Amino acid sequence: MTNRMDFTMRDAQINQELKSAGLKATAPRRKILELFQVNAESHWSAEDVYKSLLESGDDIGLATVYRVLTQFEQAGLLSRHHFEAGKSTFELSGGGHHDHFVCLNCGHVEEFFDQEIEDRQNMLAAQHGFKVKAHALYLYVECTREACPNRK
Amino acid sequence: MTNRMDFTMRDAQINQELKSAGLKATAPRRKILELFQVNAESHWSAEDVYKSLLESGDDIGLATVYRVLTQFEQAGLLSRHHFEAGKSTFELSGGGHHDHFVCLNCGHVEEFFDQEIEDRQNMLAAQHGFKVKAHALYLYVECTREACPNRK
DNA sequence: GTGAGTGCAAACGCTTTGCACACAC
DNA sequence: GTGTGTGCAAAGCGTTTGCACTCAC
Repeated sequence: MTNRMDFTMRDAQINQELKSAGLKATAPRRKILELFQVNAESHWSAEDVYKSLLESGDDIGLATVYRVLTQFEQAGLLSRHHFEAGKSTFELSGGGHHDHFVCLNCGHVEEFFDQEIEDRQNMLAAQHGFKVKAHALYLYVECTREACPNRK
Repeated sequence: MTNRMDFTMRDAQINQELKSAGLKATAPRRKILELFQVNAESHWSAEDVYKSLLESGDDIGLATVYRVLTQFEQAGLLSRHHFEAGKSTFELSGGGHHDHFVCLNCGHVEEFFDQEIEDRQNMLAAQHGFKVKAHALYLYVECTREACPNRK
């Protein structure tokens, strides 16, 4: 009963978040948003999301995943990244702006933020007569996680 | 005669550069390398290179352009960038490391370098136990060039 | 009920690859 | 001559789109 209660409450809350974002509360949208919320800090590609939902027994089309991810990005719920060429990766955009370390060997992503780099970027842009509208900073490293195939 | 002489000398020099890079000196490679050298500071996609060579009357296949660009990148002659999703852009890698301003409206690319940002990146990576193997920093701006469709 | 959302399959843009031919060394 | 390089067409991959059906409101 507690479980059922919990589920209902989370479900209702997610519905509310979708509506606040100006989106109709449909099953695919609810499932995808929940996936990102349950696995906070995670970075998923469209394919990752699709496979994960399939494994959960949810019957969602890949095209819908792409559509929903794009909508979520436009609604500000998710941010899109391009860690690897030719592939988008998404993360919950709740935690404010940050940059990323990306492991060249296993793809592991770690976040960081440095105000000094941010300030310096804006300062340099101003020097060139620009205003920074967006920016991407990826530091490619070799990580030291247990799971990393190139662990030192 | 002077022109012919100039051409021959440049041609010979480019041949030499190709061989130094460990590549056989073939016509497509010569033409592509020359294109980048003549238009230094330029950023080209594979398609750009292909079209430019076609317009010059050179008969080169698109597949060859892709192959040669990749070889040049591996040989260190060119660097590859991903300013836009799903598309590679190349530039002569002669001028040492630098970062880029990219105009969101017209795609214009401008280069910059800041030692302080470089140092800070390495310092932050070290703090996290990483060593930076490569990095990408793109500052997306709205430029003020004559040609820019969104010029202010 | 009505318009927005969905699944499927086909199309898309960029890039890579298989193959027969051509050329650099 | 030999093996690498090339052009062409076909295939690959991530992503988008057209269409008929379905669902949220």
